This record gives sequence, structure tokens and C-alpha cells, in this order.
Amino acid sequence: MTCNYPGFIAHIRHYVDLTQSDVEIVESYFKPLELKRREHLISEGQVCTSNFFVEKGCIRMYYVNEKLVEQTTQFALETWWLSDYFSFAKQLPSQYFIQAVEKSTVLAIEYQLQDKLFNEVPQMERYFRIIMQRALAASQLRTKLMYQFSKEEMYRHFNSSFPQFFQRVPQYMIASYLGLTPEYLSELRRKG
Amino acid sequence: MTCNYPGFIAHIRHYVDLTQSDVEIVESYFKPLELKRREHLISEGQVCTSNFFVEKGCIRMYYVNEKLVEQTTQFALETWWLSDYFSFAKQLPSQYFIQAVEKSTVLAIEYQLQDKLFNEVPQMERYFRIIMQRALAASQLRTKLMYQFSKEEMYRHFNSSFPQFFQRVPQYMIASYLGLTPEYLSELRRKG
DNA sequence: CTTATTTCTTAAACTGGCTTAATTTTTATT
DNA sequence: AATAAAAATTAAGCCAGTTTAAGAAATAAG
Repeated sequence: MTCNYPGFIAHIRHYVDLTQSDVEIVESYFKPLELKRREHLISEGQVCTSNFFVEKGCIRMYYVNEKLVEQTTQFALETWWLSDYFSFAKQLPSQYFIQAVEKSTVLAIEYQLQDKLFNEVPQMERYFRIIMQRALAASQLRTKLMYQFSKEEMYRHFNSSFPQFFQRVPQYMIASYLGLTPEYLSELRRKG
Repeated sequence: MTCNYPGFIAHIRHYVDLTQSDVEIVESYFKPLELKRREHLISEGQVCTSNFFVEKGCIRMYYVNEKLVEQTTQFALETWWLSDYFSFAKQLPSQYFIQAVEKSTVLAIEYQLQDKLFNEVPQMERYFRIIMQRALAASQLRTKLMYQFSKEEMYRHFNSSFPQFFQRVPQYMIASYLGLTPEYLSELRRKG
């Protein structure tokens, strides 16, 4: 395959067909970003002008609460999309930060260019429709887990579902994502 | 306008253009359902074969927890879509019930027919892409509210944002949606 | 290698919100 | 209108998880 972002194109082709010339057009619409650990893609107050695809690494979305503590609301690993979809769709200032958790490669498409891309390569409209629906399914599942699990169960579920995550991500980010304090997470880890 | 479901078609036309013949094709793909209060669209264990648009009334999604209590995870009022998108996309059994909260009119499109519709009327693919993205934005907002608000704040926020809701929906459903017990909701209401 | 900074741990005191259980009010049915 | 069933209220006791604060360990930077 002669394309610049093989993980990306393979992911799209998992859902829709693309000719070789489609691939070239698609790639031309995306800007690759090499991010250092802790580098920010957007900050609170800026419009989230792009939708981000994680080619390599891990990024997160967080906001800063009234106690000035970072509250992580989402992680995205390889092949996942992440954006503040409210800010993105309405082109209004975001309340979030989006940041690389570790050294990462991300592909960004700007809001302004999306519609042009869909007109040039209509399959991309279908791809994004499927991706958004899949993200919504994931969000519904997460909501259910938040309702049905206690904080302790949230930790155990997350830990057994994504054990590699504890290697890659600082505990305080995981704690805030799971909705518990770092102190309580520490206590749960000790308990085993 | 000569169409059977004016609220529905107006909603689609808010996002994409449809010719009069498109409208006829689109309407032919949807099945109208008249629901009595508390009537179910799907039950736990069934595949959620359709995506539902609320033309009139109010529906909710809930599951039954280990204590045999109904836990409401989502409401949908007029012009909102609702489905178990995991069950819908994978055509696997659902863990949820979808039920009319009050007398309602719903339009249903079956999973099997969606792709045919998108091929006949490509604008509908764009419409659903936008709708899914909008639903995802709403879901991100809700997640943020769940993180940043205490239970008492969740109640106050919901109450001031959707005062009409308390007229239409039993309190125990609202309580479970907000993640609090009916007893505590009652106490908060008394406090005013 | 040393120092500074960030992250993680430990433990005690505290509280928001749940549980339980009994009562009242509202709504549906005959 | 009478009866049954569902929904909402009230209050006391309780506990999962937070807060606070101080120290230890790990990581980054010079």
C-alpha cells in the first residue's frame, strides 16, 4: 500500500471502499501532527477547529474544575477519533483541553474542509456516519457502566479490561476519568 | 406541504435538502407507530432492530438493575432520535427496554433498510451523520455535567433547564436518570 | 549525580447521599 | 364512589468515598 498513514487508511477501508485515487484525495485533506508528551492540541477558550484521529500514541480531553483540578472526560488510543463535538459542530469556544498523554501522531481534519471532502469522496460521509454511531454506542455503554458500578467496581472493571493502560497513563488521570479521587484509587490498588 | 409526518420532514430539511420525490421515498422507508402510555418498543434480550424518531410524545430507554429497579439512561422528546446503538449496529440482543413514557407517535426505520435508503437518497446519509454527531455532542455535555455537578446540583440544573419535564414524567424516572434515589429527590424538592 | 518537580501513598476525620421502613398522596380500575 | 395499585413523602441510621495533610517514591531537568 502506497499511502502515508497506513493505520488511518486501513481503518477507513474497514468500513468503506476507497480507490487508490480516493486515498490520495483523502490524505491531502488531513494534516499530520507530531506531538510531544503533554503537548496540547487545543486549550479552553479556543474553538476546536479539528477532529483528531490517533494514528499512534494516546490523547485525552479534560477540563479544569472549580477547584482547579484537571478532570479527564475521555481518552483516545490508536484508531480512535476525539474532538469536542459541540465546539467543533458549532464553531464556538471549547471548555476543554485536548492533550497528548504520551508522544503521539495525530491526523487532523478541519471543520471547514470536511464538507469539501464529503463532496469529493462521498464514501467518507458514510465512514463518518458509521464512526459517529460507533462512538455513540461506546458512550451509551460508558453511561450504563457509570450508573451500574460503584467507584470500586469502576476501578476493577477498568483495570481488568485495560490493564496496559496503567502502564501508559498517570494514575491521577485514570482516577479522574473513573470519577474517583487519586487517594481512593491508591487505596483500592493496595487492597488489590 | 403534502407529507404524512410534517415534524419529521421539517427536521430533516433543517439539515439537508430534499425534493418532493425524495420526501415520498424517505417516508416510505419509515413505519409509524402509535404507542399507548407505558407501551414498549423493545425489551431486554431482543435485538434493537430499529432507530426511533419521536414525532410526538416522550420515550425513554432503561435497564433493570441487580436490585430489580428500573434505571433510566435516556429520554427522547419530540424531534429526538433514540436507539440502543450497540444492539442496532451489531444486531445483537439489547440489555435495555425502550418504552413510551406517555401517549406517543414514533417513526421507526429498520437496520436492514437504512443502507437502501442511503443509496436511494444520499442526503439521508449526511442527515444521519449530522444527527449522530449532534447526539455525541449532547452525550459529551451530559458526561461533563455528571462529573462536575453534585447530585443536588444535577437536580437543580435539570429542574431549571427542563421545568416542563416534571409535569410529563414520573419523578422516579427523573430521579434514576439523574443518578439519585426517589427519596433524595423528594427531600431536595421539599428544600426547594 | 544532584536537585526540583511531579506523582503516589497513607491514615484519620468527616459528609453527601443511600437504605430501610412506615405513611400519605395520587392515579387507575371496577 | 369505592377499591386497588402505583407513586411520592418523611425521618433516622449508616457507609462509601471525600477531604485534608504530611510524607515517600518516582521521574524529569540541569
